[in-house]
Amino acid sequence: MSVQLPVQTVSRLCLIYRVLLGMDRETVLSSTKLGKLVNIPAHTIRKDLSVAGKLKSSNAGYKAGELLDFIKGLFNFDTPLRVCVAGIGLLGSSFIKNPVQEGGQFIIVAGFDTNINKIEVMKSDVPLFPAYEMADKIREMQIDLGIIAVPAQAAEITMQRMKEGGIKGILNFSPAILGDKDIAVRNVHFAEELRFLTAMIPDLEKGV
Amino acid sequence: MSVQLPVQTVSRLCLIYRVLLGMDRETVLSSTKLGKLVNIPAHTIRKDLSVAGKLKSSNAGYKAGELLDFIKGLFNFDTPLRVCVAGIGLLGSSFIKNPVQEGGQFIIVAGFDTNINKIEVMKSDVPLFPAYEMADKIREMQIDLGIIAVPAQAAEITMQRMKEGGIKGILNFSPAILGDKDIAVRNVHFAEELRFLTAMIPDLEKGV
DNA sequence: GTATAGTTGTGAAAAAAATCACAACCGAGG
DNA sequence: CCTCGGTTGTGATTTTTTTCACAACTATAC
Repeated sequence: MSVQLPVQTVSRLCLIYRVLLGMDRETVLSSTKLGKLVNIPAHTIRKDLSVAGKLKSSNAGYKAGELLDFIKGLFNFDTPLRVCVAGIGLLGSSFIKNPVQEGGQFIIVAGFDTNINKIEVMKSDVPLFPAYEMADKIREMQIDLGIIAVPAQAAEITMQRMKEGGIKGILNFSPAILGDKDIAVRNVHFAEELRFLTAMIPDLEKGV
Repeated sequence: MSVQLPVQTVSRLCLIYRVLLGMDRETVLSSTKLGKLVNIPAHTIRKDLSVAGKLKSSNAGYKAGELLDFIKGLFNFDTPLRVCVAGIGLLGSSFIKNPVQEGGQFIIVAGFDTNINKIEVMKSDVPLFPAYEMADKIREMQIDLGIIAVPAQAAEITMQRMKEGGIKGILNFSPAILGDKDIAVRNVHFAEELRFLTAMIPDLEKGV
């Protein structure tokens, strides 16, 4: 943690963490085998682990469990985080209905929406609140992360409310592009993923 | 197109494209103003446009419409692409029900699912087919891109079927990690986005 | 015990990307 | 026509990231 890791390295370690989660702890993996699972060259994996300060282990492959624990410790993935969702539309409610498992790392503890009707009608295990209570509830419930799933025009104010409540990070699914110097923000946009994909295809002679 | 642009540049240009889409064509933007909209330093934007081979324009800002057309031409964003969705679950059906607009660049033309019942019951403007017809239909309908929204264990076979049908790119929302040397594949995983976000937050003293 | 096949960890080299710095340009105002 | 504030485009520089190459190590088999 203390040493600031390259962004790409962090991203790759997260990917590795994911495959390790769904794997028997006793499995032994060489950097080559692991590389094939995650589509990363073996030497890149070794380098990443090296700069991340990996413990001096045996020179005969990584045990899945140990590697998992190493990454877990590196990023404090063992302490569960409270997450809230702003915007109870199609996408937002999917997070509430199908909460991410991931070993209990993330716990959805609240939902918000400006539409009071929606809040009252929708049945959910997760408590739902009107949007104007957002900052208070976030502070009160000590929520760490926010998922924004509101329309573009409401994105900015939603972020402000979350910041006001003292949130630490935001995952933004709205079409608006958010950013902030104080907290970590990540924008995800489906159509843009498609577009990026398209742009990366080398010889696409577009039909239709 | 012909010159292979840096990946990051492509990604940034897509982001810029997105904000330009939702903007009056006549608006004039300096690199500084544009930079603020997308959270990218002004000199990076200028450099990106430079390496992308931007036309020699006036030295007094970019006109939104012209810049849009430039990027559009660069990546052939003007020719619409046919897209199919595999897996008609919560996420998959959301793509079918709320098709991405984006200036008609992407047209959802088919959905697939192994569950024949689901196909028959669900009402949709987009034709739905059983999964085993995937390769044939993709070829027949000249589908360019595929969205995978199936469970992890079905992801690999789905990709194979899509490849068999001659698809050019895949956006994978399943928890499996896909990759291929022949076609472009992009993996998107919500929990991992959250995890990455967490890992990037510098001083998160995790509570709970 | 010694060879063997396979593996890691990492300094050094190479490649890629971001940043800087500035000449050249534009348009408006007098 | 000249100046001034603001802007672009890009070569040069710096920083970051990836890739390479190999010494050192492990486990196993004979």
